[in-house]
Amino acid sequence: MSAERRRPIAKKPASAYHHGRLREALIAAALRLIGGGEDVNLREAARLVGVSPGAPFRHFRDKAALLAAVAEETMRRFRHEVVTALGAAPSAPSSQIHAMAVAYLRFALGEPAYFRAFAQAGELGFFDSDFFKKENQETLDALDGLIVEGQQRGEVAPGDPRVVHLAARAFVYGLGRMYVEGHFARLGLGGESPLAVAEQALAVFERGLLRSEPSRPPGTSRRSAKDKLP
Amino acid sequence: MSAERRRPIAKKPASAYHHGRLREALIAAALRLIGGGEDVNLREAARLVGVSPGAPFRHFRDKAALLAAVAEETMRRFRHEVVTALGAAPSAPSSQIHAMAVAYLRFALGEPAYFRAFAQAGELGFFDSDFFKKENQETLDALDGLIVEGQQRGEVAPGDPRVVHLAARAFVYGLGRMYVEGHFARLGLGGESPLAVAEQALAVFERGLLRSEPSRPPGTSRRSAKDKLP
DNA sequence: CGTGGAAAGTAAGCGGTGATTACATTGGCA
DNA sequence: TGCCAATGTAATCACCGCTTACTTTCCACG
Repeated sequence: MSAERRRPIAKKPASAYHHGRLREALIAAALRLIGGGEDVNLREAARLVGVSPGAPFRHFRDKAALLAAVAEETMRRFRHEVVTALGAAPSAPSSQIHAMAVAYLRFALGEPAYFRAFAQAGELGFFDSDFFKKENQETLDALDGLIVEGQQRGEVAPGDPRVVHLAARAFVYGLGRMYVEGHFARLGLGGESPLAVAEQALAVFERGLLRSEPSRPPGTSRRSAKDKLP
Repeated sequence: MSAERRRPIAKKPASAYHHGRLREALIAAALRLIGGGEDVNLREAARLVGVSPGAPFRHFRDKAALLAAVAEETMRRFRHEVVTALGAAPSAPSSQIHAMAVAYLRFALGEPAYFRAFAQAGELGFFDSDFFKKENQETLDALDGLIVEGQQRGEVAPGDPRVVHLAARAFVYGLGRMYVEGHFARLGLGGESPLAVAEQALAVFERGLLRSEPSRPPGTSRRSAKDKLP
């Protein structure tokens, strides 16, 4: 039996019976549902695609698998945005970290459906899946490297790099979640551009995280300013 | 007969038929379920209390109402901890804000069940309920006041107080969520005391948020031009 | 060709869950 | 004492995740 049936990816429904690209259609439908604020509903997704309630199980072992697939797609988009942003930013660690944070916020606030999908799949075991580890490890490793290099240059707050890493991710993650949960509006910040607000908040955080100007006079910094910078 | 048989909070089951304090028992059961990591299950909660599946609906209109009640209880505990911490801390705005953040983190990391309940109820409309607004407004107002006063004293980062408020809450919220979602362990920080790690991360954030030494000369902040807001 | 086998979808149904409704039991109070 | 409101039960519905058995379609291979 041929394990590799190698069926060309049909662009349209292959027939009235066989959908032809049900898997992708289900992912898209799930994403629409997530974007609508509701939690994903397998039967409803099937309904949106015009297929029977049992059909999704031909492509996904269970609901979690569909959510994981959505999260994979989300992850790919996220990584693409991060990589693009890093390539366009100056190479100094502080600039790279800033660009990474902005890319994260742009992603979370610009496409809440994706961010929600991300968070939602994370509440299941997705973060422990092989795909996630492989796909995300490079980004996280890059952040780790930037933190360490930034610390050596005096651009980044000192301390355990893992803790600095944790602090940075907690901040952008919390900001994204607060946005999708409606806290921006609750704080009276609904009228303004969410991304602009988030970047201002990021600036508040960065004033401690990033120290790109070593011209600060000695004695004004609580911690030993070994600031030697270009 | 029992003078305390009147409808308020009975200390024991009033009879085999009437539970007597079913409402409180259901809240406790829901909290236990949340603490166990699972999401709340009305029938299971009823089962734990030893009552029929329909009984909870005598006390809660729907599942969301039970979660809201759990969140109310959580909120009361949270406020108590915050108030206590504020009373024990120095009166300087930076110290008060720090104490508030530590109390938040102690609450989120010390009793994950409560924090999860809080976040879970927040994903429904609980944050827009009258109780929440009334109960939480004072805490939020206190934080706003501390931020403004701290800014006047030069202890707190400048900028729109609402944005500073947002940044502070996003940080501790993100940290709490990352903890209950297992990211501490994923970052290799599982072995250490979570609260100690969180406080170190908080220090990273505070180095920008809190400026106990306002003697920094003008012009050293690379974003000084953007700090103009109402 | 044309045919067999696998992929992909359908139909039917199970168990669990939130929610509603009608009924039963209890205890306080006029 | 007898009424009545509060409280709990029983039965039931609709929906959802998931499984199983069956049907339809497509494709590789002789």
